[in-house]
Amino acid sequence: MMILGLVRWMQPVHGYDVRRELLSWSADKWANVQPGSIYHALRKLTDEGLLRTVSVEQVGARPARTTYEVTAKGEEEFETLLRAQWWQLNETPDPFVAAFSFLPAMPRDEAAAALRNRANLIRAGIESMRASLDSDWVRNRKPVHVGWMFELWLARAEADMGWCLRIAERIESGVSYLPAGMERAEGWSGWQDGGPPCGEDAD
Amino acid sequence: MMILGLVRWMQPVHGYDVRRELLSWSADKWANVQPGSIYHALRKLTDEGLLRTVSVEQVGARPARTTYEVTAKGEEEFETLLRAQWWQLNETPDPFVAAFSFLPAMPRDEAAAALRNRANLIRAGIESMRASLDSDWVRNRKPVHVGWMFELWLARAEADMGWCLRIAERIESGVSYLPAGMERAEGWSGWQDGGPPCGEDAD
DNA sequence: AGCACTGTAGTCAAATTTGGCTATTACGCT
DNA sequence: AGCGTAATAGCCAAATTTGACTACAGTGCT
Repeated sequence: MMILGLVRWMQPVHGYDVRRELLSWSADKWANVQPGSIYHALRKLTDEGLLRTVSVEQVGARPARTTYEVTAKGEEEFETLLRAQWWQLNETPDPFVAAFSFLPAMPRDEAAAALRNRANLIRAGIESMRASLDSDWVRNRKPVHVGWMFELWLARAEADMGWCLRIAERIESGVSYLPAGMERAEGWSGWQDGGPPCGEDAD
Repeated sequence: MMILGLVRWMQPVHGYDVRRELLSWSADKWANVQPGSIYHALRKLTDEGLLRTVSVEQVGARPARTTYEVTAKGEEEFETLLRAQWWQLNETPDPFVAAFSFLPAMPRDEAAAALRNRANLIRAGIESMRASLDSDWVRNRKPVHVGWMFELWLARAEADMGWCLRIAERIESGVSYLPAGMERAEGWSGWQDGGPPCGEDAD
Protein backbone atom coordinates (compact mmCIF):
# COMPACT_ATOMS: atom_id res chain seq x y z
CA MET A 1 0.00 0.00 0.00
CA MET A 2 1.66 3.07 -1.25
CA ILE A 3 -1.46 5.08 -0.58
CA LEU A 4 0.15 5.50 2.81
CA GLY A 5 3.16 7.14 1.21
CA LEU A 6 1.02 9.61 -0.59
CA VAL A 7 -0.90 10.57 2.49
CA ARG A 8 2.37 11.00 4.33
CA TRP A 9 3.57 13.21 1.57
CA MET A 10 0.52 15.41 1.34
CA GLN A 11 -0.92 15.29 4.81
CA PRO A 12 -3.34 16.37 5.92
CA VAL A 13 -5.48 15.22 3.01
CA HIS A 14 -8.85 13.82 2.21
CA GLY A 15 -9.58 10.92 -0.10
CA TYR A 16 -10.44 12.91 -3.12
CA ASP A 17 -7.14 14.78 -3.03
CA VAL A 18 -5.24 11.52 -3.00
CA ARG A 19 -7.33 10.30 -5.86
CA ARG A 20 -6.62 13.37 -7.96
CA GLU A 21 -2.94 13.19 -7.29
CA LEU A 22 -2.84 9.53 -8.27
CA LEU A 23 -4.75 10.17 -11.46
CA SER A 24 -2.55 13.11 -12.33
CA TRP A 25 0.42 10.77 -12.10
CA SER A 26 -1.69 8.29 -14.08
CA ALA A 27 -0.72 5.99 -11.29
CA ASP A 28 -3.51 3.61 -12.06
CA LYS A 29 -1.04 2.48 -14.71
CA TRP A 30 2.08 1.66 -12.73
CA ALA A 31 0.76 1.21 -9.25
CA ASN A 32 -2.35 -0.87 -8.91
CA VAL A 33 -4.71 1.66 -7.51
CA GLN A 34 -8.01 2.46 -9.16
CA PRO A 35 -10.07 5.30 -7.70
CA GLY A 36 -12.39 2.93 -5.92
CA SER A 37 -9.60 1.35 -3.89
CA ILE A 38 -8.57 4.54 -2.20
CA TYR A 39 -11.34 4.97 0.32
CA HIS A 40 -11.16 1.36 1.30
CA ALA A 41 -7.42 1.67 1.80
CA LEU A 42 -7.79 4.81 3.86
CA ARG A 43 -10.27 3.15 6.15
CA LYS A 44 -8.20 0.03 6.49
CA LEU A 45 -5.08 2.00 7.29
CA THR A 46 -7.04 3.94 9.88
CA ASP A 47 -8.28 0.73 11.47
CA GLU A 48 -4.71 -0.50 11.63
CA GLY A 49 -3.70 2.67 13.41
CA LEU A 50 -1.41 3.89 10.64
CA LEU A 51 -3.58 6.88 9.85
CA ARG A 52 -5.61 9.17 12.05
CA THR A 53 -8.63 11.16 10.99
CA VAL A 54 -8.11 14.83 11.58
CA SER A 55 -11.51 16.24 10.83
CA VAL A 56 -14.75 15.60 9.06
CA GLU A 57 -15.99 18.69 7.30
CA GLN A 58 -19.24 19.06 5.53
CA VAL A 59 -19.87 21.67 2.87
CA GLY A 60 -23.55 22.05 2.19
CA ALA A 61 -25.28 18.74 1.67
CA ARG A 62 -22.34 17.13 -0.08
CA PRO A 63 -20.73 13.93 1.16
CA ALA A 64 -18.68 14.51 4.29
CA ARG A 65 -15.01 15.11 3.63
CA THR A 66 -12.76 13.17 5.96
CA THR A 67 -9.22 14.40 6.37
CA TYR A 68 -6.41 12.06 7.34
CA GLU A 69 -2.86 12.30 8.58
CA VAL A 70 -0.16 9.78 9.36
CA THR A 71 0.49 8.51 12.87
CA ALA A 72 3.92 7.70 14.26
CA LYS A 73 3.16 4.03 13.73
CA GLY A 74 2.18 4.77 10.14
CA GLU A 75 5.41 6.67 9.64
CA GLU A 76 7.34 3.65 10.79
CA GLU A 77 5.36 1.20 8.71
CA PHE A 78 5.90 3.34 5.65
CA GLU A 79 9.64 3.24 6.11
CA THR A 80 9.45 -0.53 6.34
CA LEU A 81 7.32 -0.90 3.25
CA LEU A 82 9.42 1.52 1.29
CA ARG A 83 12.61 -0.28 2.15
CA ALA A 84 11.08 -3.61 1.27
CA GLN A 85 10.50 -2.35 -2.26
CA TRP A 86 13.89 -0.69 -2.58
CA TRP A 87 15.95 -3.60 -1.41
CA GLN A 88 13.97 -6.47 -2.84
CA LEU A 89 13.69 -7.58 -6.38
CA ASN A 90 10.24 -8.76 -7.32
CA GLU A 91 9.23 -9.94 -10.72
CA THR A 92 5.90 -8.50 -11.68
CA PRO A 93 3.41 -10.35 -13.81
CA ASP A 94 3.33 -9.40 -17.46
CA PRO A 95 0.32 -10.43 -19.53
CA PHE A 96 2.27 -10.20 -22.76
CA VAL A 97 4.78 -12.76 -21.59
CA ALA A 98 1.87 -14.97 -20.63
CA ALA A 99 0.40 -14.55 -24.09
CA PHE A 100 3.75 -15.10 -25.75
CA SER A 101 4.04 -18.44 -24.06
CA PHE A 102 1.20 -19.51 -26.34
CA LEU A 103 3.17 -18.60 -29.43
CA PRO A 104 2.53 -21.95 -31.10
CA ALA A 105 -1.18 -21.13 -31.09
CA MET A 106 -0.64 -18.15 -33.41
CA PRO A 107 -0.13 -18.45 -37.15
CA ARG A 108 3.44 -17.55 -37.97
CA ASP A 109 2.67 -14.56 -40.12
CA GLU A 110 0.30 -13.09 -37.59
CA ALA A 111 2.76 -13.59 -34.77
CA ALA A 112 5.46 -11.80 -36.72
CA ALA A 113 3.10 -9.01 -37.71
CA ALA A 114 1.96 -8.55 -34.13
CA LEU A 115 5.54 -8.34 -32.93
CA ARG A 116 6.41 -5.73 -35.53
CA ASN A 117 3.28 -3.81 -34.63
CA ARG A 118 4.30 -4.00 -31.02
CA ALA A 119 7.73 -2.68 -31.86
CA ASN A 120 6.08 0.27 -33.59
CA LEU A 121 3.82 1.00 -30.66
CA ILE A 122 6.81 0.93 -28.40
CA ARG A 123 8.74 3.20 -30.72
CA ALA A 124 5.91 5.70 -30.62
CA GLY A 125 5.94 5.50 -26.83
CA ILE A 126 9.67 6.03 -26.80
CA GLU A 127 9.37 9.10 -28.93
CA SER A 128 6.71 10.71 -26.82
CA MET A 129 8.72 9.90 -23.73
CA ARG A 130 11.79 11.48 -25.25
CA ALA A 131 9.74 14.54 -25.99
CA SER A 132 8.53 14.69 -22.41
CA LEU A 133 12.04 14.28 -21.13
CA ASP A 134 13.25 17.23 -23.15
CA SER A 135 10.23 19.33 -22.39
CA ASP A 136 10.40 22.25 -20.06
CA TRP A 137 7.60 20.65 -18.06
CA VAL A 138 9.68 17.75 -16.89
CA ARG A 139 13.10 19.36 -17.06
CA ASN A 140 12.36 22.47 -15.06
CA ARG A 141 9.12 22.04 -13.21
CA LYS A 142 9.39 18.52 -11.83
CA PRO A 143 11.85 17.02 -9.36
CA VAL A 144 14.70 15.46 -11.27
CA HIS A 145 13.84 11.92 -10.24
CA VAL A 146 10.68 12.14 -12.29
CA GLY A 147 12.92 12.42 -15.29
CA TRP A 148 14.90 9.47 -14.05
CA MET A 149 11.76 7.37 -13.96
CA PHE A 150 11.17 8.30 -17.57
CA GLU A 151 14.66 7.13 -18.36
CA LEU A 152 13.92 3.77 -16.78
CA TRP A 153 10.81 3.35 -18.88
CA LEU A 154 12.82 4.37 -21.89
CA ALA A 155 15.55 1.87 -21.26
CA ARG A 156 13.05 -0.92 -20.77
CA ALA A 157 11.08 0.10 -23.81
CA GLU A 158 14.18 0.05 -25.96
CA ALA A 159 15.08 -3.40 -24.72
CA ASP A 160 11.57 -4.61 -25.49
CA MET A 161 11.52 -3.09 -28.92
CA GLY A 162 14.79 -4.63 -29.92
CA TRP A 163 13.63 -8.00 -28.74
CA CYS A 164 10.37 -7.75 -30.68
CA LEU A 165 12.22 -7.06 -33.91
CA ARG A 166 14.73 -9.84 -33.36
CA ILE A 167 12.04 -12.38 -32.59
CA ALA A 168 9.87 -11.26 -35.49
CA GLU A 169 12.79 -11.95 -37.79
CA ARG A 170 13.37 -15.38 -36.37
CA ILE A 171 9.71 -16.28 -36.74
CA GLU A 172 9.69 -15.07 -40.31
CA SER A 173 12.81 -17.06 -41.02
CA GLY A 174 10.71 -20.11 -40.40
CA VAL A 175 12.66 -21.82 -37.67
CA SER A 176 10.89 -24.72 -36.08
CA TYR A 177 9.29 -24.22 -32.69
CA LEU A 178 10.14 -27.72 -31.66
CA PRO A 179 12.96 -28.38 -29.25
CA ALA A 180 16.24 -28.53 -31.11
CA GLY A 181 16.96 -32.05 -29.89
CA MET A 182 13.87 -33.71 -31.28
CA GLU A 183 12.91 -32.43 -34.65
CA ARG A 184 9.90 -34.64 -35.09
CA ALA A 185 10.15 -37.02 -32.28
CA GLU A 186 7.82 -38.18 -29.57
CA GLY A 187 4.95 -36.41 -27.87
CA TRP A 188 4.95 -33.07 -29.68
CA SER A 189 2.09 -33.92 -31.92
CA GLY A 190 0.07 -30.92 -30.76
CA TRP A 191 2.75 -28.38 -31.53
CA GLN A 192 1.86 -27.43 -35.04
CA ASP A 193 1.74 -23.70 -35.67
CA GLY A 194 -1.65 -22.17 -35.43
CA GLY A 195 -3.69 -25.29 -35.27
CA PRO A 196 -5.41 -26.11 -32.04
CA PRO A 197 -3.22 -28.62 -30.27
CA CYS A 198 -4.90 -31.85 -29.41
CA GLY A 199 -2.05 -32.91 -27.22
CA GLU A 200 -1.43 -34.75 -24.02
CA ASP A 201 0.50 -33.79 -20.99
CA ALA A 202 3.73 -32.55 -22.44
CA ASP A 203 7.07 -32.20 -20.71
CA MET B 1 -7.74 -15.51 -18.00
CA MET B 2 -5.06 -17.54 -19.55
CA ILE B 3 -6.14 -20.52 -17.55
CA LEU B 4 -8.32 -21.08 -20.55
CA GLY B 5 -5.25 -21.26 -22.74
CA LEU B 6 -3.71 -23.90 -20.59
CA VAL B 7 -6.81 -26.04 -20.51
CA ARG B 8 -7.02 -25.71 -24.26
CA TRP B 9 -3.45 -26.82 -24.50
CA MET B 10 -3.71 -29.79 -22.19
CA GLN B 11 -7.29 -30.87 -22.53
CA PRO B 12 -8.81 -32.85 -21.15
CA VAL B 13 -7.48 -31.91 -17.75
CA HIS B 14 -8.54 -31.57 -14.17
CA GLY B 15 -7.73 -28.65 -11.89
CA TYR B 16 -4.80 -30.19 -10.15
CA ASP B 17 -3.02 -30.86 -13.43
CA VAL B 18 -3.37 -27.24 -14.45
CA ARG B 19 -2.08 -26.19 -11.08
CA ARG B 20 0.99 -28.39 -11.35
CA GLU B 21 1.76 -27.16 -14.82
CA LEU B 22 1.47 -23.55 -13.73
CA LEU B 23 3.70 -24.12 -10.74
CA SER B 24 6.24 -25.93 -12.86
CA TRP B 25 6.42 -22.84 -15.05
CA SER B 26 6.57 -20.83 -11.82
CA ALA B 27 3.76 -18.97 -13.48
CA ASP B 28 2.60 -17.52 -10.21
CA LYS B 29 5.47 -15.13 -10.91
CA TRP B 30 4.65 -13.75 -14.35
CA ALA B 31 1.00 -14.52 -14.68
CA ASN B 32 -1.15 -13.69 -11.73
CA VAL B 33 -2.43 -17.07 -10.83
CA GLN B 34 -2.02 -18.53 -7.40
CA PRO B 35 -3.17 -22.11 -6.85
CA GLY B 36 -6.35 -20.97 -5.19
CA SER B 37 -7.54 -19.04 -8.21
CA ILE B 38 -7.57 -22.00 -10.52
CA TYR B 39 -10.65 -23.80 -9.35
CA HIS B 40 -12.61 -20.61 -9.23
CA ALA B 41 -11.54 -19.78 -12.75
CA LEU B 42 -12.46 -23.23 -14.02
CA ARG B 43 -15.94 -22.98 -12.56
CA LYS B 44 -16.43 -19.48 -13.87
CA LEU B 45 -15.32 -20.45 -17.34
CA THR B 46 -17.68 -23.40 -17.21
CA ASP B 47 -20.56 -21.15 -16.19
CA GLU B 48 -19.76 -18.91 -19.11
CA GLY B 49 -19.88 -21.86 -21.43
CA LEU B 50 -16.22 -21.69 -22.42
CA LEU B 51 -15.40 -24.97 -20.79
CA ARG B 52 -17.34 -28.19 -20.48
CA THR B 53 -16.90 -30.80 -17.79
CA VAL B 54 -16.04 -34.14 -19.25
CA SER B 55 -16.23 -36.38 -16.27
CA VAL B 56 -16.14 -36.48 -12.52
CA GLU B 57 -14.07 -39.37 -11.30
CA GLN B 58 -13.69 -40.45 -7.77
CA VAL B 59 -10.80 -42.56 -6.62
CA GLY B 60 -11.49 -44.04 -3.23
CA ALA B 61 -12.74 -41.48 -0.75
CA ARG B 62 -10.62 -38.69 -2.14
CA PRO B 63 -12.04 -35.42 -3.42
CA ALA B 64 -13.82 -35.84 -6.72
CA ARG B 65 -11.69 -35.02 -9.74
CA THR B 66 -13.47 -32.98 -12.35
CA THR B 67 -12.08 -33.05 -15.85
CA TYR B 68 -12.61 -30.18 -18.27
CA GLU B 69 -12.27 -29.50 -21.94
CA VAL B 70 -12.74 -26.46 -24.13
CA THR B 71 -15.95 -25.80 -26.03
CA ALA B 72 -16.11 -24.19 -29.45
CA LYS B 73 -17.13 -20.94 -27.81
CA GLY B 74 -14.15 -21.21 -25.48
CA GLU B 75 -11.89 -21.82 -28.43
CA GLU B 76 -13.13 -18.63 -30.01
CA GLU B 77 -12.87 -16.59 -26.84
CA PHE B 78 -9.33 -17.78 -26.36
CA GLU B 79 -8.36 -16.57 -29.81
CA THR B 80 -9.82 -13.18 -28.96
CA LEU B 81 -8.07 -12.91 -25.63
CA LEU B 82 -4.80 -14.07 -27.05
CA ARG B 83 -4.90 -11.53 -29.85
CA ALA B 84 -5.78 -8.78 -27.43
CA GLN B 85 -2.54 -9.41 -25.59
CA TRP B 86 -0.44 -9.80 -28.70
CA TRP B 87 -1.62 -6.67 -30.43
CA GLN B 88 -2.08 -4.35 -27.50
CA LEU B 89 0.56 -2.71 -25.43
CA ASN B 90 -0.31 -2.56 -21.77
CA GLU B 91 1.88 -1.09 -19.11
CA THR B 92 1.93 -3.31 -16.08
CA PRO B 93 2.22 -1.97 -12.57
CA ASP B 94 5.67 -2.12 -11.04
CA PRO B 95 6.00 -1.73 -7.29
CA PHE B 96 9.60 -0.64 -7.58
CA VAL B 97 8.71 2.29 -9.77
CA ALA B 98 6.07 3.21 -7.21
CA ALA B 99 8.65 3.07 -4.45
CA PHE B 100 11.18 4.98 -6.49
CA SER B 101 8.74 7.82 -6.84
CA PHE B 102 9.30 8.36 -3.12
CA LEU B 103 13.03 8.79 -3.62
CA PRO B 104 13.14 12.02 -1.62
CA ALA B 105 11.98 10.05 1.41
CA MET B 106 15.16 7.96 1.37
CA PRO B 107 18.52 9.14 2.73
CA ARG B 108 20.84 9.63 -0.20
CA ASP B 109 23.39 7.06 0.84
CA GLU B 110 20.78 4.42 1.44
CA ALA B 111 19.12 5.11 -1.88
CA ALA B 112 22.42 4.72 -3.69
CA ALA B 113 23.28 1.59 -1.76
CA ALA B 114 19.89 0.07 -2.47
CA LEU B 115 20.28 0.77 -6.17
CA ARG B 116 23.70 -0.83 -6.28
CA ASN B 117 22.37 -3.79 -4.36
CA ARG B 118 19.53 -4.02 -6.84
CA ALA B 119 22.01 -3.96 -9.70
CA ASN B 120 23.82 -6.87 -8.09
CA LEU B 121 20.67 -8.88 -7.60
CA ILE B 122 19.81 -8.30 -11.22
CA ARG B 123 23.29 -9.29 -12.29
CA ALA B 124 22.93 -12.54 -10.40
CA GLY B 125 19.60 -13.12 -12.09
CA ILE B 126 21.15 -12.42 -15.45
CA GLU B 127 23.88 -14.92 -14.86
CA SER B 128 21.56 -17.68 -13.84
CA MET B 129 19.37 -16.91 -16.82
CA ARG B 130 22.36 -17.10 -19.13
CA ALA B 131 23.21 -20.42 -17.62
CA SER B 132 19.69 -21.69 -18.24
CA LEU B 133 19.76 -20.44 -21.78
CA ASP B 134 22.92 -22.36 -22.50
CA SER B 135 21.79 -25.44 -20.66
CA ASP B 136 20.79 -28.55 -22.46
CA TRP B 137 17.49 -28.38 -20.59
CA VAL B 138 16.32 -25.26 -22.36
CA ARG B 139 18.26 -25.64 -25.58
CA ASN B 140 17.24 -29.15 -26.46
CA ARG B 141 14.29 -30.18 -24.40
CA LYS B 142 12.05 -27.11 -24.58
CA PRO B 143 10.34 -25.41 -27.49
CA VAL B 144 12.57 -22.66 -28.77
CA HIS B 145 10.23 -19.88 -27.78
CA VAL B 146 10.88 -20.68 -24.16
CA GLY B 147 14.43 -19.62 -24.80
CA TRP B 148 13.14 -16.49 -26.48
CA MET B 149 11.23 -15.59 -23.35
CA PHE B 150 14.43 -15.91 -21.40
CA GLU B 151 16.04 -13.54 -23.85
CA LEU B 152 13.31 -11.00 -23.22
CA TRP B 153 13.84 -11.19 -19.50
CA LEU B 154 17.52 -10.88 -20.08
CA ALA B 155 17.20 -7.78 -22.22
CA ARG B 156 14.94 -6.12 -19.70
CA ALA B 157 17.17 -7.09 -16.83
CA GLU B 158 20.18 -5.61 -18.54
CA ALA B 159 18.34 -2.37 -19.16
CA ASP B 160 17.29 -2.22 -15.53
CA MET B 161 20.74 -2.95 -14.25
CA GLY B 162 22.37 -0.26 -16.32
CA TRP B 163 19.80 2.24 -15.15
CA CYS B 164 20.33 1.36 -11.51
CA LEU B 165 24.05 1.94 -11.79
CA ARG B 166 23.64 5.24 -13.65
CA ILE B 167 21.13 6.55 -11.16
CA ALA B 168 23.19 5.41 -8.18
CA GLU B 169 26.06 7.44 -9.53
CA ARG B 170 23.92 10.52 -9.97
CA ILE B 171 22.57 10.24 -6.46
CA GLU B 172 26.05 9.85 -5.07
CA SER B 173 27.20 12.84 -7.03
CA GLY B 174 24.92 14.89 -4.87
CA VAL B 175 22.70 16.51 -7.47
CA SER B 176 19.71 18.29 -6.08
CA TYR B 177 16.34 16.63 -6.32
CA LEU B 178 14.63 19.95 -6.84
CA PRO B 179 13.40 20.95 -10.27
CA ALA B 180 16.20 22.52 -12.25
CA GLY B 181 14.32 25.76 -12.72
CA MET B 182 13.80 26.59 -9.07
CA GLU B 183 16.78 25.78 -6.96
CA ARG B 184 15.33 26.90 -3.68
CA ALA B 185 12.20 28.64 -4.67
CA GLU B 186 8.61 28.42 -3.65
CA GLY B 187 6.63 25.52 -2.30
CA TRP B 188 9.26 22.80 -2.18
CA SER B 189 9.87 23.13 1.53
CA GLY B 190 9.09 19.48 2.15
CA TRP B 191 11.58 18.16 -0.34
CA GLN B 192 14.64 17.70 1.83
CA ASP B 193 16.27 14.34 1.44
CA GLY B 194 15.27 11.76 3.96
CA GLY B 195 13.32 13.97 6.28
CA PRO B 196 9.60 13.45 6.37
CA PRO B 197 8.11 16.08 4.13
CA CYS B 198 5.64 18.36 5.77
CA GLY B 199 4.51 19.67 2.46
CA GLU B 200 1.41 20.96 0.78
CA ASP B 201 -0.19 20.08 -2.46
CA ALA B 202 2.65 20.16 -4.91
CA ASP B 203 2.43 20.55 -8.64
C1' DA C 1 2.97 -53.26 11.81
C1' DG C 2 3.34 -48.42 13.07
C1' DC C 3 4.64 -43.87 11.85
C1' DA C 4 5.96 -39.88 9.54
C1' DC C 5 5.97 -37.64 4.94
C1' DT C 6 4.86 -36.47 0.68
C1' DG C 7 1.64 -36.09 -3.09
C1' DT C 8 -3.18 -35.69 -4.63
C1' DA C 9 -7.42 -32.92 -5.16
C1' DG C 10 -9.95 -29.45 -3.98
C1' DT C 11 -12.56 -26.14 -0.58
C1' DC C 12 -13.42 -21.92 1.92
C1' DA C 13 -13.58 -17.59 4.31
C1' DA C 14 -11.38 -13.41 4.27
C1' DA C 15 -9.04 -9.66 1.93
C1' DT C 16 -8.72 -6.81 -2.12
C1' DT C 17 -9.94 -4.64 -6.28
C1' DT C 18 -13.05 -3.01 -9.50
C1' DG C 19 -15.67 0.32 -11.68
C1' DG C 20 -20.03 2.12 -11.92
C1' DC C 21 -23.31 4.93 -9.03
C1' DT C 22 -25.29 8.90 -6.23
C1' DA C 23 -25.95 13.57 -5.13
C1' DT C 24 -24.61 18.22 -4.76
C1' DT C 25 -22.36 22.49 -6.10
C1' DA C 26 -19.88 25.54 -9.37
C1' DC C 27 -19.23 27.28 -13.92
C1' DG C 28 -19.97 28.74 -18.56
C1' DC C 29 -23.01 29.87 -22.14
C1' DT C 30 -27.02 31.72 -24.51
C1' DA D 1 -32.46 33.26 -15.66
C1' DG D 2 -32.20 28.62 -17.29
C1' DC D 3 -29.66 24.73 -18.65
C1' DG D 4 -26.10 21.51 -19.54
C1' DT D 5 -21.64 20.07 -18.17
C1' DA D 6 -17.83 19.42 -15.20
C1' DA D 7 -15.95 18.90 -10.74
C1' DT D 8 -16.43 17.37 -5.88
C1' DA D 9 -16.67 13.55 -2.53
C1' DG D 10 -17.42 9.26 -1.53
C1' DC D 11 -20.12 4.67 -1.44
C1' DC D 12 -21.08 -0.09 -2.42
C1' DA D 13 -22.17 -4.52 -4.45
C1' DA D 14 -20.00 -7.69 -7.20
C1' DA D 15 -15.95 -9.96 -8.95
C1' DT D 16 -11.35 -11.67 -8.02
C1' DT D 17 -7.49 -13.24 -5.58
C1' DT D 18 -5.26 -15.09 -1.81
C1' DG D 19 -3.38 -18.36 1.27
C1' DA D 20 -4.38 -21.39 4.59
C1' DC D 21 -6.87 -25.58 5.35
C1' DT D 22 -9.00 -30.55 4.91
C1' DA D 23 -8.68 -35.31 4.03
C1' DC D 24 -7.17 -39.35 2.03
C1' DA D 25 -3.68 -42.60 -0.22
C1' DG D 26 0.76 -44.29 -1.21
C1' DT D 27 5.72 -44.89 0.15
C1' DG D 28 9.63 -45.63 2.74
C1' DC D 29 11.75 -46.50 7.08
C1' DT D 30 12.44 -48.81 11.45
